Amino acid sequence: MRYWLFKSEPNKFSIDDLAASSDQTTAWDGVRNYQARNFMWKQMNIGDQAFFYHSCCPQPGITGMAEVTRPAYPDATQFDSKSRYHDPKANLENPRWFNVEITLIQKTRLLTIKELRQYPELKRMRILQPGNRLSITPVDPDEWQFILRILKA
DNA sequence: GCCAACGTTGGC
DNA sequence: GCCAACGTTGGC
Repeated sequence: MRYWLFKSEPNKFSIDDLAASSDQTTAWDGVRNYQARNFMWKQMNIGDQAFFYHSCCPQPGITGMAEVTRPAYPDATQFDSKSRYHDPKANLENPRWFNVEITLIQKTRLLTIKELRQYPELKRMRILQPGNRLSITPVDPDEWQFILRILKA
C-alpha cells in the first residue's frame, strides 16, 4: 500500500465537491503530465491512501483524506473533442492518459502549507520544494504517519 | 502581479 | 539529439 498527495484547485474541484460526488467518489481525470500519469497507471492500487490538497487559493494546504477505489483505466476526456482535455494524438486503441478513481475517507481540518513548513520532519516533502508543480506526488510512510499525528493532536 | 521552476514543443 | 522559446503552475 502506498501513500500519495493529490493537488486540486478548490475553485475547480474542492474537497467539498468530492464529498458531494456520487458515492463520494470521482475519476481523477484530466491529468496531462506523464509523471503523474505513471504514478496512477503503474503504481497505484486499490486501498492506497492520499491527502487531498488545495492549491492556488488563499489558504493552500491539506484538507482531507481519500482512498484509491478503482485502478487506472483510460481517461475518457482524451477522446472527447469537446473537452478541454481532448488529446488528438490519443485513440481508443492507443490511449495515452489514464486515471484512477478516489473516494473520500474524511475531511480534515485545514493543515496549511505554512504549518507544514514548520516541521523539519516534513522538509523533504515534494509539495514543499520550490517550483513543485506535480499534481500527484508520493508521500513517504513516515511523513504520512507524522501528518496523521499532527491532525489528531 | 511577480517570479521561479520545469515540462513541452519545434526548428535545426 | 540539442536547446531556445514558450506555456503553465503555484506560492507569495
